[in-house]
Amino acid sequence: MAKIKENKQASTEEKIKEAARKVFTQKGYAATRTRDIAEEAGLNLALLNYYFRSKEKLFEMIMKEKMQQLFGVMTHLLNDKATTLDQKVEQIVSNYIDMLMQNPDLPLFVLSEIRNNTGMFRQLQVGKLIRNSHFVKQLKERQPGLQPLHFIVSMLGMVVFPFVSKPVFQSLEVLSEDSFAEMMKQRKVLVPKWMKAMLKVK
Amino acid sequence: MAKIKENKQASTEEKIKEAARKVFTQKGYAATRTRDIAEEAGLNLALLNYYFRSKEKLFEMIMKEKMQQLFGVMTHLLNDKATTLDQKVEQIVSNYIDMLMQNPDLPLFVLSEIRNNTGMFRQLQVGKLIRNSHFVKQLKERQPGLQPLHFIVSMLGMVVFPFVSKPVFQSLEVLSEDSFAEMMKQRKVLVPKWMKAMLKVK
DNA sequence: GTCTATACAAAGATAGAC
DNA sequence: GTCTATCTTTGTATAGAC
Repeated sequence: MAKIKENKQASTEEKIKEAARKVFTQKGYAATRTRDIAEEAGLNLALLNYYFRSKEKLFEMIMKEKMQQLFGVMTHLLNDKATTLDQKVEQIVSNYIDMLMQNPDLPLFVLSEIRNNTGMFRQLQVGKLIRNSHFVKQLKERQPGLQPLHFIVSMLGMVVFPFVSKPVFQSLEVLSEDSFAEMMKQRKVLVPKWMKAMLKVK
Repeated sequence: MAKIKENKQASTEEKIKEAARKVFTQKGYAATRTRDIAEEAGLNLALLNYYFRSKEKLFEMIMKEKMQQLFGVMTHLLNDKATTLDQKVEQIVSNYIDMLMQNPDLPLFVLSEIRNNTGMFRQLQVGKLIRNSHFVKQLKERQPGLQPLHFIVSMLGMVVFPFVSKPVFQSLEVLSEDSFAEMMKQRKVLVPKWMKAMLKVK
């Protein structure tokens, strides 16, 4: 599915979007100035309002993209009838870590922005999708005593929390950039093993 | 250590600080307007600058308080020579959950603000404190093959991530306020068990 | 110490030339 | 489509009366 027009240099519109992605995810909506975005794009401030009506409209567009990115990783895996529970966990963990290594600011960005604007998620039907998923069904079979949400939150926490807390551990000087990458690589193997062990508890 | 003056109504200075705590932790520095704080305190805007020199100074004061609160929970427990590793985990998990139930916005607040201002943590000597702790020593003895940081990040993730991701799960309509409280109560018991099981893996 | 009114600065949006 | 210059709004800080 290649683009029809594939210019060497991105279009102005795309330059703005790319700059907006970077600045918004790094600093958050409120701390971002439209001037930052224009500068990052190497363009004039007026062009932002020419292509997108306002800061808010531009933000909403980026936000939708980012939420899609964050949930898209797992939604189709959840309903794969062909895989076992353990295989699903392996795939979700591995895919998430790969994606987040490419987008380390993504989780904190989405989590912070949702705080002030809870309505933003309503449109996505992810909630129903999770509740009715094959994954949740398999979970209930394996461990009837455990609330599926406990397991899901734990699994995602194992994967996402390192990215969210990275700045803290780095400034505490207990973690370098390299050792973080190494750690996340190890987690691809460790987390699924841990989750298996957890399901046997009690 | 009771205060000498304990007036029925808080002093103006304390009213401002209390309002600032609330608004800053809910919305973050950039999204907070000094007018919000004044209004929340039921006071005039000019008083903020009378008692604290600027928005930034007021923020720094609150931020120091909040970081103290976040780390204070565990620092003394880490070096308790009288407790076993398992007991330390139980205590840290339990204390953290209790404290965070009272301050649910705290983690996301600190994590977001640190992102833009990494230097803020340098002053705290928490890094060294962790590395040299009795807790880490016990961890290394129990499971020489496992990086202590893996364990610490996992443990904190199990406890903190639910608070950070709560707004998401709530807007996905898979979690109510009541069931969240119930879930965290269960986690006081579950997380230590899980951590024990994880230490046996591999 | 507390308030009202206002100055000043920063940031978003737009007009109009090219 | 892109730019410079400018208007407008919003938010922080201060002056000065009480």
